[in-house]
Amino acid sequence: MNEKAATIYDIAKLAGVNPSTVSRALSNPGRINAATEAKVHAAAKELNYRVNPFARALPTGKTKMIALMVADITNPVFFKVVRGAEKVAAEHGYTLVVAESFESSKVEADSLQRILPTVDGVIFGTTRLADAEIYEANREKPVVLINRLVEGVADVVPNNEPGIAEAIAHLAALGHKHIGFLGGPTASWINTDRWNLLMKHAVDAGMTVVSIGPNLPTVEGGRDALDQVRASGVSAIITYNDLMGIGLLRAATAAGVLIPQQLSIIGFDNIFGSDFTSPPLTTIEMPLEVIGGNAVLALLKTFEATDDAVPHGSNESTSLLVRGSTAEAKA
Amino acid sequence: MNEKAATIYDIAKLAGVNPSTVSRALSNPGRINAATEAKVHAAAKELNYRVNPFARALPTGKTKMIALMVADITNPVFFKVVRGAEKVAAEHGYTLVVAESFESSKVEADSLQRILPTVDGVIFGTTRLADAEIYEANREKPVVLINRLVEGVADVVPNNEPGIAEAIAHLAALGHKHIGFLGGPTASWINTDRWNLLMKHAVDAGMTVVSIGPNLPTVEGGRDALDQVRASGVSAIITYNDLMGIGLLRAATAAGVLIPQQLSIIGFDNIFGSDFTSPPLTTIEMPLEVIGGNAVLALLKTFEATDDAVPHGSNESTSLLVRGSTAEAKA
DNA sequence: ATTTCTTTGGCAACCGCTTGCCAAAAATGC
DNA sequence: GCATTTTTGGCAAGCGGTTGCCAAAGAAAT
Repeated sequence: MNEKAATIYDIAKLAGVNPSTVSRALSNPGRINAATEAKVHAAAKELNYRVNPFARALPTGKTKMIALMVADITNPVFFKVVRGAEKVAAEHGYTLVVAESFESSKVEADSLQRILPTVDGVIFGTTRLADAEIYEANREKPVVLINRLVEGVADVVPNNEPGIAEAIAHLAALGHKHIGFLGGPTASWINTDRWNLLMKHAVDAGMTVVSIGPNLPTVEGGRDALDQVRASGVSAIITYNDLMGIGLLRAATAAGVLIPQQLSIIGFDNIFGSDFTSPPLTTIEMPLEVIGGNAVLALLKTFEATDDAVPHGSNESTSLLVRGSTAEAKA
Repeated sequence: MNEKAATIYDIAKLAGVNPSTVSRALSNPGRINAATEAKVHAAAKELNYRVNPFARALPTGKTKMIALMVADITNPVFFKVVRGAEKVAAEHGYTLVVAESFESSKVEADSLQRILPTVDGVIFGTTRLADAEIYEANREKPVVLINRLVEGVADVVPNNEPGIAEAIAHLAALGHKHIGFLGGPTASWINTDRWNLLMKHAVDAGMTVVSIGPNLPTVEGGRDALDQVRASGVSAIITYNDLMGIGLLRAATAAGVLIPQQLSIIGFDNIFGSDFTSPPLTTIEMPLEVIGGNAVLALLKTFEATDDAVPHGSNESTSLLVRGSTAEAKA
């Protein structure tokens, strides 16, 4: 291994021009004579030349890399985001670096410090960082937040409303009158958003709605909520996310509660595996991949922005995906 | 944003020493006087200094970055690998860059070209590349292969045997006499390994065993195999991976075949969601996270290796995870 | 044909850090 | 107390690009 790579000096020699000409031919098309440019390109091809990104990054300060921080890469909610981001980044010639914070703000802060100097900007998929820390990072390199709002920092947040409206309409059509929301992390902006929207639409539809929890946004959190859900007397429940929905569904089935005959369940996100359950989970689908891609797009936009305007809320729409965990309310 | 970062020159000025002294104090502890070193560190801290990895990478050629290529990042098999790799990489001060090939060798080759110059080495999680291409890449930068063998290239491959032995013993204990293996990609080394091992142990246990497929290593691939599986007359089947196992299980249930009463199913990998099914899938667990971590370790080892010896087969062990999809063979 | 404007490509400085080489200073030996 | 060895830190040359500046050459204008 380790064949030393060709440099622009090698090309220059081969093509019989100055290294600066090579540089321009390669990274500034049109700046020099077309014939010379072609000659340089030919030499570059012959030498199998590839720019050294670091050498380029030094004077320009641009690394063509973007960081994406997530709390837990094994959380199925994130990997679609990662994929969307990776795809768009690659399309634009950027390399995506994903860092995992393992749900720890300490680890996250450390990773951030390590990675920040190497990238042109960072996307926080889910962050445990305080507003101040995010704000601080944003002073150094452009930042885009997913599902979170911090003053003066760009963000992309999906529009939960269409999906929730559909879900309520679906439930109303099935005759449900009293429903519940199984909440996730109270500090989460999106949890609050979902709950507020749910309340509004449920009330508009003439239903009563109660908030249950909050519980951990995991399968366990959903499982542990079963007793509360049963106690509440609701005939249908919308969970903060699919993980909780799945946990609740499985716990209910194990306890002999028939799903969906005795209890309708709607999750959120349409994660991988949410259709593996029996019955498959009805869920409000989030365009996770699009969100990831749009976060990259938002970041790219800030790169070329001359002013300090930050892009906000790309409003990706959500929609209801009806599967098997919802049915008519029992009389 | 964009506060210009402090450089070693700033530190040098503040500490009243030469930049080279700063450099040594920071990256070559012990090389200079302890008192001076402390002074430099203090100045660095005061200026909130962070090395510019690119500037460092230029003269040294070391970037402290590792690439991990996977075919499909949303495949649950991979993200545990990614996590394991990320974790170990971070522990050793390395940054992990994950690139997705979207199952295309063209995309993969392009990504590789783009990323290769920026990293110290690359791990191929799953690769569509030909042996020759891998060998070529390995000449340029150290390469570690997961679940694949290429002459002269380092690899980490798990030991499928313990898990398979357990699975066969389990099935034998349940009275199964005639079992099947639902195969995945025939070109895959691990598919062949699993099948060979399965054959050996089944025969040793006095069973007959047939290979069914090969099918796509997906939920759909498993689903589509139902007819073949039923036609084969086996009472138990081991699938190439969990995805296929899940697809088969769901298709069977939908077709009125009782699982596990009429057909026992064992998957491979223990992916996220493999316990969401009814019944939850019995599976042969792969230490995916460990494998990812070991791949990084293997790579780090080649970094410091003076000779050209390449580490091989770390032999992470597998084991059977009995859940609900296996039962006594029907009489 | 002369002047002016473009185009083209070379020169050299610089990006921030590392490191071989060397000399001054300090430590050690006799 | 002097010679020798070891420590310590400065100098300067890169690493591989980019880019402002400038001069030569060609094109356009008068």
